[in-house]
Amino acid sequence: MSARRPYRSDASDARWALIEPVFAAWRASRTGPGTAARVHDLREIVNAILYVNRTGIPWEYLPHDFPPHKTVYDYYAKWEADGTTQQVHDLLRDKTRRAHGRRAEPTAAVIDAQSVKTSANVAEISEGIDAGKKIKGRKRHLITDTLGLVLAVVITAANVQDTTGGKLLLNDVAANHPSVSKVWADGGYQNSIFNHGALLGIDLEVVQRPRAKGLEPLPKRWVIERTFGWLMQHRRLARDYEALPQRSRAMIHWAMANEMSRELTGDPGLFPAALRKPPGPGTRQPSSISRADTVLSSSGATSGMTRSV
DNA sequence: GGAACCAACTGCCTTAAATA
DNA sequence: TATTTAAGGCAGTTGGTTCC
Repeated sequence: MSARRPYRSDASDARWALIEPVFAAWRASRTGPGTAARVHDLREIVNAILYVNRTGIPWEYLPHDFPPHKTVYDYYAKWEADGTTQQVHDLLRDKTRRAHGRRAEPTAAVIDAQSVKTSANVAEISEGIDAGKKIKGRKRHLITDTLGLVLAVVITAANVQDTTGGKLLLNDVAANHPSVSKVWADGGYQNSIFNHGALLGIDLEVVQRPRAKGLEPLPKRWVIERTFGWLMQHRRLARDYEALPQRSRAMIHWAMANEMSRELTGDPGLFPAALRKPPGPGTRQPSSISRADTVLSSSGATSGMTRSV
């Protein structure tokens, strides 16, 4: 650990110990003849990425006691491109599942999408307008396990239909999580995705809204709405500032890795005490999903968070 | 209303230093 | 000498703001 005063976003010793082997292996794979000595500790690079991810600051505004923002961004891009970020995320997801008495590989999942506004620096070719929400930006297509942990992410322009993004997600899940045979979705998905799922051996089921009046989480699907809530608590994800969609995806992986590592080490984070417990009165939840943005069983619910239903 | 300017992010290029 | 890392500079893009 560095001599600087710690930030709230820093990885504790216990959290760093969880992911350090991945970075040690990454470093080992790049040492050899002609390798120059590294100046910066990789843990400090990780801490800087977590700081940006959690606080939402521009790279250029990174505090001076971190490595230079150019260098941090260089690692951020490098780790995204070579799959290191995903490797860290997947490792922590497996550990979190096991810690909750699950097998590493899930058998059921939940699918949904969320539209977010983009920043000025995002090229028009990678953004669009969500016709339903009248939002110019990007859409995050997510598929999670039944704990709300992310299995796959696809980033598209906001004008891409949920069904189109959903098919890409199913392809990803079929390739990387072949044990998944059941996926719950909302009524917004078109028939073609159900046929696509059937071809991949995945049974898609629409979760019906209960008849009860008032605010009530939808069965099965509240877990993915809670995941969107966790993501929105990371300020870098409250709006999409990344020029490249794959960098946007990496930010989601870092946000989830941050929370999962906290969960595994008992460091207070956004995860509720009981991951499987649906949100209800008295349940501590991120503000972003405790408002009317939550999936509602009542009709006519609006969404300031522009969740896509 | 339109031009000029500014802010933010990222990619690309370059240079210097370190190492086997 | 070749390779890798660190880091600086600059250009491109987009949206916002200011000024005329």
